[in-house]
Amino acid sequence: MRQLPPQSDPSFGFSNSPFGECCIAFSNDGICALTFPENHEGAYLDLENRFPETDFQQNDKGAERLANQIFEKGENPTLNPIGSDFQQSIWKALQRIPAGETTTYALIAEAIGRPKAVRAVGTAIGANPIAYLIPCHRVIRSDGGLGGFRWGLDCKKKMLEWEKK
DNA sequence: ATAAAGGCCACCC
DNA sequence: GGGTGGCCTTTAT
Repeated sequence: MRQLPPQSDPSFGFSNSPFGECCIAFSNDGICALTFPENHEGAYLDLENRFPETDFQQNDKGAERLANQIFEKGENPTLNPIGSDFQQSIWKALQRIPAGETTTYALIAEAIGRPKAVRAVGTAIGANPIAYLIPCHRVIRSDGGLGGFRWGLDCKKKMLEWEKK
């Protein structure tokens, strides 16, 4: 099930964060992407790739305001992640992991009632469009390994450190 | 319609 | 430590 792309006033912008520069894409429907790209070029490509039909207007002020809300005040703005049903169910499960805790890919698979879909869970988590707010960094391997991270394992490590009481 | 590629896991050596 | 086979979804032929 493919949902509508962001329509009402789609915007994006760059801002600082505790984990390096981030790119936030948002519309009146909520945040549809939060990434930690290596450079601006990569961020554009990523957006274009995810939302080929959407024409985002640059708005760094808006992005900064959101980043401040998220990383300084610890608020949780409205999210609007686009993805299949399977992905949605997993991203929802991720949001139930409390800050400072971790779980495993296998446990998530179990939580959504698809204990055998572990591999697919990994792929779906990798497709998470909204880093940090959908806390894919809190998922590690069953054998204790860190697992992967779309924007580099260092970033994953930093986030986990940051959340440690 | 089919193939190939994944942020995995359990099991073996 | 490393390799293998099975599992399931998504994306690209």
